[in-house]
Amino acid sequence: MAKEKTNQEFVKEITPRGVDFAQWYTDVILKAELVDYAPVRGCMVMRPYGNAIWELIQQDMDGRFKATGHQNVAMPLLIPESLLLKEAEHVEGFAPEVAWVTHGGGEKLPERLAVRPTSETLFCAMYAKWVQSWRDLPMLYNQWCSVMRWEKATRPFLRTAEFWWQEGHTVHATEQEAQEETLRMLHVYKACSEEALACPVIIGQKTDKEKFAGARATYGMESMMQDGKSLQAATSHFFGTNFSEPFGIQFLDKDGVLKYAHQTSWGSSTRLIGGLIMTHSDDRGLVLPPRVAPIQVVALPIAAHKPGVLEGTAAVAKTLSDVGLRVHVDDREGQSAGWKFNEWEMRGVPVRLEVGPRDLEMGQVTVCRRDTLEKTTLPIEGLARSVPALLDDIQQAMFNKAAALRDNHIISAENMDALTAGVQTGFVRAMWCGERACEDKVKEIAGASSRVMPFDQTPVNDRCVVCGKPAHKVVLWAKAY
RNA sequence: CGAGGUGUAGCGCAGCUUGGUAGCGCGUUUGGUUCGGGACCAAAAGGUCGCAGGUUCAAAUCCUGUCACCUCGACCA
Repeated sequence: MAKEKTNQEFVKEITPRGVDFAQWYTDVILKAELVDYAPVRGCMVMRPYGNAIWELIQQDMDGRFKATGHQNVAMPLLIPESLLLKEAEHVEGFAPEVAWVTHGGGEKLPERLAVRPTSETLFCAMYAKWVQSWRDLPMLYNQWCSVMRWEKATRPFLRTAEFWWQEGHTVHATEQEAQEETLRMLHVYKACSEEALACPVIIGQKTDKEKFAGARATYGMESMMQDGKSLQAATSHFFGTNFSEPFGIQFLDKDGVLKYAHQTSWGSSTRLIGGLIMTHSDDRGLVLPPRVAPIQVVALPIAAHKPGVLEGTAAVAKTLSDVGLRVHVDDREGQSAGWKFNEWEMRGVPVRLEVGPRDLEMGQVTVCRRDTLEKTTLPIEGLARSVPALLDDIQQAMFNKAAALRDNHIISAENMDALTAGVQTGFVRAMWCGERACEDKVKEIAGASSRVMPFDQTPVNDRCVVCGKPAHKVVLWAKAY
């Protein structure tokens, strides 16, 4: 009886997704010890497990940046106010949420310093010095850092006052090159999201309303969450000469003419982890795709006091770590096997191996995969091949499941009623005439925003879903985080 | 920033209406028995009741203010 009560209590520890998605999300993050709240308002602390996920995402993405010719730099945290003011639209967009440093060394500063909300202006100030000739171009830099935006309402990973991200900033000789770079990096984000995070995305161009402050064009990547809301997972911006003109980034071209450079910037943040959680996780807690799981395999000795069990578990673990897997042996004595099963499920470890006396006798291990919770056995002989294969299978299955989720949450709409109904549960494809007024109307009536104009522009019909005038743009609408 | 809610031990909560010197469960520590889906027994440690004022002989409890967090909206990655 006592045991049953304890089980019921356990089940209540994580709020079921269907009951209260927001509370479930917070529960999962705190229970899995990804982050904790910080003493500073709106800020989060990344704990070792959460930070390890971020490191794996960074590794994957940074490899892709390097492979496309980018180099990392480190810019200062602070931006002089005068610098931030140089591009009018940019200032207007960010000024309301900038934190200012006004004092240093006990004295009031002659000029306020902004804690960077993004570093376009810093990069531009430096590019103005560094770019002289067409031979200097392209200049392809990126930095991993944190930025601060004084947000009013915050949620771990999705929106915090300070967040960790990467921001790429590039300079090119021609408009075409810069446009190509903008799209190239959008596709790098898509590949990283789909291949490493197993999160399928829809990419496309943002409408002017949703465009980055100071950009000529913004492209975005949207991901569907289990509650039917969309998450903007990364953005890539084409600036043209919008920044190079006020900042004086000019170069002497091959034809001897002094020209303004064309620029891009692109960013993705720890918000990706929020998307990862809301895409894959379930009522038992986190579900991590193997590629970004800090622990890919947890090995549990069962009845560890019996002779040979600990040794057998260690041998299995070594076999797997020898082939490059991230393995953890949980040989803590205080907790029962059942307790550990639940613990590691809550933390989303993709594969659990149970090594008990019965298993060892039969030359096998018991295997439980986190995504389906299926329990089977595998012969110890050959684990070095069978477990990596299982991890690959889990990675693929998680992507397929998420893709099915996305496909089940996307409809086409020809009128406002259908659109309004559709955005309650997911994406809606609908035609748009291009007028800002119609976009605002969708927000007002349906409570949804335009996410992207997807690259797949297969038309729904030829009339704007709002005003009925001729329309040729397909827009993906959704409620968004 | 608008509307609602919550702050009492590491975590989850009771106590507040009707003031009287703080309790329960889990966890933690120690010892023993257990060990294949959140084990059991025994002993122990742990709290200026979010913070600041006020009323009172006396405040977790009543009054005023303030801060933080959560949910739903408006704004943003």
